[in-house]
Amino acid sequence: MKKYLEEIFDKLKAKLDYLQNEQIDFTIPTQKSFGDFSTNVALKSAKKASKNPRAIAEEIIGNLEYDPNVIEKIEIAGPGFINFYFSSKFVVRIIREILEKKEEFGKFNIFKGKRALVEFVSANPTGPLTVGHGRNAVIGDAVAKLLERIGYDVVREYYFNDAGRQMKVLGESLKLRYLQKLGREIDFPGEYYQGDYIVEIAEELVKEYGDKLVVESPEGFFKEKAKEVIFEDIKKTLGRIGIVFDNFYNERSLYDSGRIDKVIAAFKEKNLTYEKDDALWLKLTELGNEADKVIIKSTGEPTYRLPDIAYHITKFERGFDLMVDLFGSDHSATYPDVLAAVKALGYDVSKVKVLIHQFVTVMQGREVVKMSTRKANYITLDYLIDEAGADAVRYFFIMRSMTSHLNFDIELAKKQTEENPVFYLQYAHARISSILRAVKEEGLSQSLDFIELLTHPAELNLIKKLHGFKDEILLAALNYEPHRLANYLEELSSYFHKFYTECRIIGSEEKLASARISLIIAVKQVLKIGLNLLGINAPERM
RNA sequence: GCGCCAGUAGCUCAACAGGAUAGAGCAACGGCCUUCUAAGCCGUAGGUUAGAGGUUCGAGUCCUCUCUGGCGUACCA
Repeated sequence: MKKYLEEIFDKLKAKLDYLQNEQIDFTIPTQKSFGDFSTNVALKSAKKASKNPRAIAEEIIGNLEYDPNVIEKIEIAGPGFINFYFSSKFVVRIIREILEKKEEFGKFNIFKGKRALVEFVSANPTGPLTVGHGRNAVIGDAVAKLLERIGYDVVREYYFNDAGRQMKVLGESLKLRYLQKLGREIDFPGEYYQGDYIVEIAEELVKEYGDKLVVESPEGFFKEKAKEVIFEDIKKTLGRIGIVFDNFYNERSLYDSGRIDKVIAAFKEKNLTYEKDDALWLKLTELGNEADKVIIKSTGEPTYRLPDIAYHITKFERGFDLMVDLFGSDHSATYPDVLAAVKALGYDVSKVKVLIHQFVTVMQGREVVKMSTRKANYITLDYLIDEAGADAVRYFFIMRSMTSHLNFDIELAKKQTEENPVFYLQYAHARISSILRAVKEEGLSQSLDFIELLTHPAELNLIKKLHGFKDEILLAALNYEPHRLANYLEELSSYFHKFYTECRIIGSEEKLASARISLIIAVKQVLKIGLNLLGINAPERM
């Protein structure tokens, strides 16, 4: 529908010069009495044409060439909106398109041949993934899927650091727990990792090796062992919600390959560094940022900024056309430094898109649960999946815009297995499947020959909603807003459920029934594509 | 102090590059199952979009200020 309007307005632009450079938007009005589509172009160009908006609207309509079989009625309303009413005969054609394209419906080639890297989760392997990581993981994966849908070849990457101080403490924590399990008296410092998972790893070690490991160093064997076990655990958790990474990028490889040194050399060559207090500083103020920052400490160790910069450069070197970083809001202050530095080294940072999602506040009833991996005070993603199920967890994190804070009530999560809106969507899909089974038993079949018989308001509303799918995919993908798709699917389901209560298939006249079967197959197809893009199952039965 | 994100119904959140009477779900109340799945549908109630100014034909959306919350502001990652 929208495409048709764009076409006829393109032709119109040649006739009316004040429309020449005007961006013409078509929106779906909030009220049905304002038509199927509406444009405010007459209001917008009123000044330029120095006429009143309603007069412009009339002139536009007078000059507009359109097929009356497609557009039934055009009205001027309010201060100068132009409202378009489409004929049901035209609207209904979308069903044919969906049935022909099947899974390909709502797929775009816009970025065909382009490569995108989506970096997300990137939690260091110091403990199990928490609810906060869950939001990151689910949004990141959905963004990746949407980018694939508009043509990108996407690589999902997980960046981690197993060389920092956190990891050192982890190794020491594990060794102490190990000694403790052997019956030694130990003092377990409060700043060490308190989590039970470390005790469990220690138990395994005692079982497997007895006391042979007492000679091993915390930074060697114990750290490696902890990392290995925890990473397996993280991958397993991600797998439960359908997330598989193409690549795990180890920060340490940046040192081994000499990239860190190369970056330092490059900065020095451009005279972007200076030494102060035995540390090496990067002149970020010269690059337009707030303050200079240390990149190599007086101890000789780099700060996290340096490897981050080197890492981003590898993304460029690997030839990606789009690089998406997804961080929690705690990283909001660090990326401007990294981007400024990367830019200074000559890279086009407009290819980097940094997405910041707000935190998940976990509530235990009315109490806020403060989360800390080290203090072992956290709700794990696994626990959430156990309680609510993978589909509900994914949907819960996707359905809200990432710029909003998210309150997650653990007590509610259990109830939500019954009340979660994800079931509303899945139910629509399962219901259609069920109808199709019943239809088969009745010997009824699908046909596109009579779709013009679909004129019931419930049918037309549903069909018009199908028209919006492609736009929704584009909008969700280009703006990195998977929650839009979730909202769309809820609306589509709602229209389907209404159709279900008002229009029957079995028992209807045969031609009408065949048209309605085509309609629900189309709806099922769109639901399935949409749910899959969100990483949610589309069940045949519930 | 400064920077980023937010504040919308009792609760959790939507609202497409500013559009017409701000929408869902949950919770509350009242209806609808001899007929394709009641995890559904229909109805009632619920709002000065934190507050105050401003920009314009038109503001939840843009600008300024104030208030409240989250996250930062390290030679921690």
